[in-house]
Amino acid sequence: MVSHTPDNSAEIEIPDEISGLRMTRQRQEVYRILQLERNHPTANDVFMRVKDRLPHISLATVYNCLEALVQHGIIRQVNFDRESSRYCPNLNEHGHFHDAATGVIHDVDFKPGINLADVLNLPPGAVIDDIEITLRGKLTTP
Amino acid sequence: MVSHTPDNSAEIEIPDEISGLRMTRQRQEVYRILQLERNHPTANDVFMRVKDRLPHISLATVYNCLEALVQHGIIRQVNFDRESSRYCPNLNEHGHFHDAATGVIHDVDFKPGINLADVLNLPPGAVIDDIEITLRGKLTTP
DNA sequence: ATCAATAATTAGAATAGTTCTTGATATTGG
DNA sequence: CCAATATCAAGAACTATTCTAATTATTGAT
Repeated sequence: MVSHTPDNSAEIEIPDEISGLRMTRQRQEVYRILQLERNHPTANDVFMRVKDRLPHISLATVYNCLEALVQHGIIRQVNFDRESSRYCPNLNEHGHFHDAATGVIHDVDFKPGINLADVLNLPPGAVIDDIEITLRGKLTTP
Repeated sequence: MVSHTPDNSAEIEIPDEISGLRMTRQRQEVYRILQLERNHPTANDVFMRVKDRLPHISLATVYNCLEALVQHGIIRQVNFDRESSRYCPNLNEHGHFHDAATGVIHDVDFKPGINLADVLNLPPGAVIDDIEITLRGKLTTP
């Protein structure tokens, strides 16, 4: 059924402004790709995908848009080692599991009621602004 | 007192081989810097420091040595965002706290008896090979 | 609506960290 | 001692990203 419905996913509505950021056409399209493409694309992935709708967009603009979106807390930038940055519209605090076999990156949520200070020996007086958890491993499907 | 004692810290003994890796002169010196310089230096930091004892060493060799040491599990490579890689001789499983004010990176140990699966909703069948935890924040000294 | 001021976009050049290439040098095992 | 192998050095090459400068779009005031 689902596979027979025409792809109107492109018709996601994006407002003219999100948390103080003017959503220009380019920013809208970049953001929309991220909403559709949930597999943590790189700037270049987004670039190639967004060209379908904005053939004249430049890679620099994609970088600019992504940075603006990150800056305004609309998306998150995710780094694995020194690979290309990836981008993610999931704003819930979460980590990432990197499946070595497939390269697929899965979001990993925290269990409710977990406090980092319960788990880690933080330096005294440390105030945490940002947490980044990356797991690497294999997904054994038993 | 300490400041008056001559710096014989350079006399750390490093064996000819560590976990199957032949410890050449260059690798020894690179490794020794990491043991002394516990502040997570970059390849370039190591390069500048190691030149005191090996004036002819090249940056490429420092990279080669660091890679060999990482590959053999003798040191760890640590990445923050897309900054230069940093290197760390602490092999205990640990995370890093990045003090935004000073730029200093502190090792953060896990509290004993903590199981990641208790804290995170891992994808079913996930087998973890490697964990990376990076915290960013400020160190308020009360 | 018009126009100036500001912001965004584009294309390509520049940058920085790292890796690669090639030839020289050192080390090991036979 | 010699051949095979590993390591090192110097600089070129590579890649992701940022910067620059010129163009285009948008906004707000008149």
